[in-house]
Amino acid sequence: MAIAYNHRAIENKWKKGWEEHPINVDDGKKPKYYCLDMFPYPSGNGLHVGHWRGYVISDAWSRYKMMQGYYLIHPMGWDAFGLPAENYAIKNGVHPSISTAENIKNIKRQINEIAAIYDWDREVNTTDPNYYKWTQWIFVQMFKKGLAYEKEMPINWCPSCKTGLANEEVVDGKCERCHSEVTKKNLRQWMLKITAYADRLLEDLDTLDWPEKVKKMQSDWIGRSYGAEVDFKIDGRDDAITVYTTRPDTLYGATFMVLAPEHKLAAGLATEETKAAVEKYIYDASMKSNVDRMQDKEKTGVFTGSYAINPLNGAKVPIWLSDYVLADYGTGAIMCVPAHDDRDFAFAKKFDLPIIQVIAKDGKEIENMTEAYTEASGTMINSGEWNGMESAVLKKEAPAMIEKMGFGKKTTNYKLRDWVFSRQRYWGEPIPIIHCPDCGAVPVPEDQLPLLLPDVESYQPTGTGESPLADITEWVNTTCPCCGKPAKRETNTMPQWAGSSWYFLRYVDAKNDKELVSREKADKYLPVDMYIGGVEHAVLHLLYARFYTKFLHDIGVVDFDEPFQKLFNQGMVCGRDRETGAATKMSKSLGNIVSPDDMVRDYGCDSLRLYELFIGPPELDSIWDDSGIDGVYRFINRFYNMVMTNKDKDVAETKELVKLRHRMIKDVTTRFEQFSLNTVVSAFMEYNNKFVELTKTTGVDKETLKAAVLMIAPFAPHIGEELWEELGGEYSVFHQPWPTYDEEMMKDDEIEIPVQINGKTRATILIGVEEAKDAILAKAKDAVADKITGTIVKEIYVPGKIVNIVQK
RNA sequence: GCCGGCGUGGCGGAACUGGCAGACGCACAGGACUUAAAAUCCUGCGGGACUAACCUCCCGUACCGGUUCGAUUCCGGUCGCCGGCACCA
Repeated sequence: MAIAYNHRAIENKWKKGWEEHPINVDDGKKPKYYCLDMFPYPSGNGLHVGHWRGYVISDAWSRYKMMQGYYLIHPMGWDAFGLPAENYAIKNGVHPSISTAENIKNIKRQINEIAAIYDWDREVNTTDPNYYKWTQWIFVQMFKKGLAYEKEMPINWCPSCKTGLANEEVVDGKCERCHSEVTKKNLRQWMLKITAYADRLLEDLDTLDWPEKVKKMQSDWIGRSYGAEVDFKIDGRDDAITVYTTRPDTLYGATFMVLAPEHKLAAGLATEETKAAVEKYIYDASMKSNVDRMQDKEKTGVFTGSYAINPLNGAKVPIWLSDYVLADYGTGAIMCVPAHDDRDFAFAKKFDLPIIQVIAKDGKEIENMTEAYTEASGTMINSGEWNGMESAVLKKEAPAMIEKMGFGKKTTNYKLRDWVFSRQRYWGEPIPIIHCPDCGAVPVPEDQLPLLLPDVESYQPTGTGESPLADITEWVNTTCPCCGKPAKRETNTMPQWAGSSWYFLRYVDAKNDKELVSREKADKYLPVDMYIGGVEHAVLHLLYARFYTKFLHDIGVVDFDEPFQKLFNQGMVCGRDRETGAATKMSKSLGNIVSPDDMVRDYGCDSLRLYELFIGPPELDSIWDDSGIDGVYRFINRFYNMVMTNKDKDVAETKELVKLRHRMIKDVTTRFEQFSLNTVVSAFMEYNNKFVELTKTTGVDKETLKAAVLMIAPFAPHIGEELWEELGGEYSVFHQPWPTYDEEMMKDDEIEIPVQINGKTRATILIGVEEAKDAILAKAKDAVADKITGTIVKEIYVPGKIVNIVQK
């Protein structure tokens, strides 16, 4: 007889119950556990089932931690500055703060449907002046420490968004947001000296419990390499060109040199005869877009007409210009060893330059070289006094030797560049700087923060390199805080990353109007223990947040310098392309967005939560399929009925039931700890099937029912709380300790093991756990007697696992 | 091009440390209940051979090969897909 499960009634009951009697309370005694979700951008589209997934994972984990006795920091907030709100304003003339507030309201309603235990007292919003006051404050501190500086330079420019971009925001030469091709534009920019933290950002990765993939992406992005700078004198002149190389061991093999077209000496190296060609090459390179420059693998170049002297052997080498050399990496100039570098080889082949081998592969020179030999392994040849040395050894020692010889030095280089921090858009934090003709750039005094973002008539980006703020003369014109003379405000704004680089700190002291965060609360509640979000932020947000945290540590705001101890990247939930059926990102334009709202109405929050987890391994992408939710809905019904049918039966505990209970606890707990949440749900279903079978005969005892209810509670909180009450448990189920298991209690007296012949299972036998090997083998042979046709060569018994008889 | 990850039924996916491949679920098919439908419950469900049926046997974890008593799992090679980086000297 089925007892009706009414998800709506149960869920409403407990939503109200938890509101009236909050379950996550700081009693000052419990240790803290900080579980953080990457905060959402309050988009007008609301949440789809993909957003839910991450929030369900973090909530289940949080509730589990609560049952282990922790006080939870589990906050939520809004990353609300940014382009969509601004674009919406341009289109509809609605102030971004109004549309943002509306979106937040809607998404907050949707998030509440998840029944996650967010602490809304901690809510933050990056566009709230009380919040961005501190975003600006951090900038001022960086300015004071020389980490925020102005520079005019060619930067990545998105012609569609009409703003400058950070390197991290350029993907395949395109704008990360709108996918327009990025061009170069010479602009005065505010930069953050993230490179000053390159070593720490790289080395501290080792201390983090993060997916290896993300750590690798960050370390590749930072791209540290060791090598040497070597000075090559220009033939017939007094000055020299400094090159950077990671392979100083191959210095004798340098047969030419290449400078980036933007190198400051480039034009001056041209002779009478080459002048026209050199100038044309430099001009053409400046007109090439990043994309062209990256995609044209075919080498181009021009000979300057000048020569440099190899400091080691005095050889005269021609100096060329080519755009495969990057102006802003190393020194913008390289020595070329075509025998041992792929690019140099291609260049030498194309322009018919000499190739000299200096490393003997397998003891001899390579005949008719068709590609460069790039490994640093082999013996040095054609290398004067270095002949006979091992390349690998020399590679390490050469920088110091060169330094001693006085024509270069040991250096380290990074791919990481400083962070282009200013944006020429409206909807962001104004950069709190005043430009004074006498005093230069002066920060807005801290007691005048926040520097409010003024209202504008037109949000339209100007495209001139100035933000729309530049048109508000009464705002721009001010006085210098230093000397009191007329001065102008900085009109650029900060990138969206500014507010998200430190929000996790603010949550623990969200209403503090004196400090960014009180040191007392920071020490008590920080850092973040578990951070859950998508992998798309691997080198953007996560790198910036680490940089900010290290800086705030250095100025004494917090006492730790890594913000996120453990990181979990949940996979994306994809929709299907309506035509091809292929998995694609859910997007409005494709019309394949699945909204959680209808699902919650029809199946209930608990069912959707379980289904979000059951759909696949949490770290992998999955494809949403509506019909699958029926399975978990049926399971919840059966589980509910099973518990309700057994609860008053007073079924006596048997050895078998105890065994089953302990096994269930072990299965669920170990899978949960491994974050294998899809198989946790499978385990619930599997054990429930067993319980349903037992219900038809002997029934299930109360302890076992309790254990099952306790464990399901973090995943399906409403039904967990409801059934806990039905079982006579004290409020709340989340204040109960997580059930424990004992290996001793789950041991069998007899077990079934397979008997194989030549590795193929032919029978199974029942053996006693204490039974002797000989007896087992005899039993096994007996069981497969009719299949033993040859001579037995070997008998293998793996205790408690398997018997394998090898014949013939 | 370089660096990662992956490849298992019609589908999503399981398989702990090398030990009965396909748990759990979806879809599908058959049956029970019902005037009927829905819901629910029961049964079957990788491919093939043999069979009236059971039994039994063979093949099967992208492909080829190796190690092993035994390989989805380890090793070498090939193909395919996904992700990251992409002239960083």
